[in-house]
Amino acid sequence: MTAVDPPISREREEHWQRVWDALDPWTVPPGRLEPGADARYLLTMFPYPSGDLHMGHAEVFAIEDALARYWRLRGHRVLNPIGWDSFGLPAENAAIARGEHPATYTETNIATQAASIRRYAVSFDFSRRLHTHEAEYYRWTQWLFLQLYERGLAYRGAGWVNWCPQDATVLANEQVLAGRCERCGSEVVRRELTQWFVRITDYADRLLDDMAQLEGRWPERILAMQRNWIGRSEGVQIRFADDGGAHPGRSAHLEVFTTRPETLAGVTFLAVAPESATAWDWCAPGARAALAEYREQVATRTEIERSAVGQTKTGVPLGTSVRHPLTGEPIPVWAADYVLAGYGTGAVMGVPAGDERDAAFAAAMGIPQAPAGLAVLPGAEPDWPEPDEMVQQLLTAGAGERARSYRLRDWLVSRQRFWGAPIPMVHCPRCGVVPVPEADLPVQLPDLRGEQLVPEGVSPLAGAKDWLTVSCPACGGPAQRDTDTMDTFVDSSWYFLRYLSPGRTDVPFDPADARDWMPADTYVGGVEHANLHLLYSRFVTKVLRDAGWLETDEPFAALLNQGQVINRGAAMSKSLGNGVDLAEQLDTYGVDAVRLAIIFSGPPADDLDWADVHPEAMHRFQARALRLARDVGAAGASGASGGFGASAEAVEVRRSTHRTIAEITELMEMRRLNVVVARLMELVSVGKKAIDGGPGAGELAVRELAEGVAVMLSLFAPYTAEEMWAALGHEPSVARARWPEVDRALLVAEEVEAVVQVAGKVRGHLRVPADVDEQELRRQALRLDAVRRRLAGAEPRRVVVRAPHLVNVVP
RNA sequence: GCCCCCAUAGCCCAACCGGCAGAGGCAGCCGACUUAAAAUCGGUGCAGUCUGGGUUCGAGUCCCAGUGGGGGCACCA
Repeated sequence: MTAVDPPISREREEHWQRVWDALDPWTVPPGRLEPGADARYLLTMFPYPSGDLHMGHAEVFAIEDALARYWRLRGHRVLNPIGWDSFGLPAENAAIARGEHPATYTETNIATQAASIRRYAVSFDFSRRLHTHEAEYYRWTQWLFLQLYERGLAYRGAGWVNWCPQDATVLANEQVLAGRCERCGSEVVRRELTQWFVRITDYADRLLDDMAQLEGRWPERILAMQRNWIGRSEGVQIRFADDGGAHPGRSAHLEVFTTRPETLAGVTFLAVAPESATAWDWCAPGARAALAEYREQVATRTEIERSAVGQTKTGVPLGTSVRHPLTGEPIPVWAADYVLAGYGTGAVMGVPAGDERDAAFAAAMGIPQAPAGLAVLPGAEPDWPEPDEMVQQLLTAGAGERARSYRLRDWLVSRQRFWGAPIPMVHCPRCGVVPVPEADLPVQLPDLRGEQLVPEGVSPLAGAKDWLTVSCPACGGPAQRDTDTMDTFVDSSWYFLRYLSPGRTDVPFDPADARDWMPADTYVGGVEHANLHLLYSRFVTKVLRDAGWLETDEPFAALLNQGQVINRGAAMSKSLGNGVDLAEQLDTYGVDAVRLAIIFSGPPADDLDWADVHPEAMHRFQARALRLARDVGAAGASGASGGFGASAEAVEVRRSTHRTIAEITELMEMRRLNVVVARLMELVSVGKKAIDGGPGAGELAVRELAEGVAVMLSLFAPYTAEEMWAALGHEPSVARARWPEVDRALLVAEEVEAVVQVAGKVRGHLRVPADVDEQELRRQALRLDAVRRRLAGAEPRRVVVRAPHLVNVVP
């Protein structure tokens, strides 16, 4: 164990934390923005309070803090708030295991994380912090639910839902990954339940089309993921008329959705989802027993089994038929479990000649592969008509119209667990479902703990008898509260708005505050929420806009996804034993070394393998930077009297400084943080050489360099930067300094090196004035021996001149 | 099956609008300091850019095809 002391000791870190606490440079007081303020809203995905901060947090916070500090130094008014996404299952499960209230676990962890964030020196505005588990917050989450309800966007629906047996609750589609619960990995089963849904599908087109605004400002892959998730397809809805006699209760038509209307001539059967009401309606009395049995058989299969591609197709005939809309031919109707109840109309036209799945089903059921008269060659598609022609025919025949279908489903928001915001609804035997009046919010959670929280298929809230019983807001009679709580993704779908108006008890947020700050300029966070939090937040923003609360369509103008932190090629996990503990790293190397190493290891969006992160290497850099500042500080500001030295060396130092400032500014705008650190390393080396063998530490140009380093380094290594700033004789804090100005005159070199190529290959170099004209450069290039030798007296066919950098002679 | 992203030195990564392939770091090697080692300091090499075509005076960069890797969606009609 050769623990090396970090350049910044624990004691010095604590010293600076006290200084920052006292100076409070990061708080933006609530209320109107001062006129003329150039506002920037930097948002970071708020943490879930599980234990202490981990490596993932270390990365996001290092990235987001660099941006926050950069913007502040550039003179922006920066809102950079922090809070906790503090409802959720881990706290509830811990509470059951320990016989406690979930708030105990939650609040302990929040305190731990807040202390770690302070040590990690993230420049958050803590004055606006929020916690989604507190009644003063979830009151407004409930308000949001009522807004959705009033606008007809929240509804109670019966249907087959995803149920996680491990977590004992239903899940939204977005929370099911390959048939498993995204949280615990259990295999999800289907249950038929009545639940609260939110009509996100009403916004499918806007969610899709508004992505045009995000193009180029959000990572392309997130946009692609959302596009896939929404899954819009353009097609036609076709009506097939009933072919039988009178069927009581059955509609006269069976509708299907297809993206390939041109294949209509190849239809040999229609198939409907077995569990749908349509299947029952279209089932002949004699086939009902078979359908009922088939339905039971289907219900026993898990999601994973059912959704597997390429399995043997099953189904039962329903004993009824429809007529082909153009030919009038009879077509039998089947129930088949490869047809999904929730997509399109829950019914498809079976075209074995045009669709592999239909072909497999037809083969399994002994249905003809093609109608009589349709020529089908093996291995080739029939000669279908033009899709548009077919659509015209259908429109003319009144048998169909253009339609869109979506993969996106409504958002299931009920959860049968305790640690969430209660759904603010009352069930009255006389009035039915009645919303809790806004004035009665919040509907507070009852005080349950320990075993009272053990899930038994219904929410633990159902066991809180006193809490449960309430008088109906409409008729005053005895009624019961809704016992479910909301999906925690509802909590996080609007928290970025609450930050804007902290402490307000009359509104969730002030629309005037939202005008000041929304949309967030940059949102920093992980990719894992692409189809969850990010989609829900976009949706809620649009709803609140429609309701008059917001003026923006989109909540996050730009999105910066940091990569995952992995170790030796694999995700850090207990079972692999490759976890790296953040607190240990901080103790061993110091905060700045860890932050620098993380930033330096690669582009923010790339996955970060801890095997490639070298905090110890940053010590050398930090030590050099500190020495630079101390040498300059000790030498005093001799230049204060005489200005910058006129020596060529001093001018070169200034050129380096200003070139670097210009370059780093540009790199910061492009979020190329890793390259910024590399440039700072170079500049420190220039400074060191200037002190050791150049104009010396007393030269004002060297001081200028050292001060520039201190300010720019503060984005990544705030402690080291403060030490430098102090050594240079400044009052704290460097956080209050200004971003260094670039002297453009110093960017223009007097002389540059021009490359001379012959046939595209470098054959010589020339030192020329930076403003050399093309003719002169061409003349000099052609005089070079290396060029004349290769031309061998012949006239060049062509000479390309790009003054002052390049000449290419083509023989 | 459909869609998106990526590929530069042993490793992590640079290379502005197409213009000398190399800034920074890790590891390696050599040297200084040391009784010795660690730490520290100084120095140093290494690839022609995944493959094959194309455009161009000139391609890591643009275009086409492919390979490899990562990711999303998927019995979605």
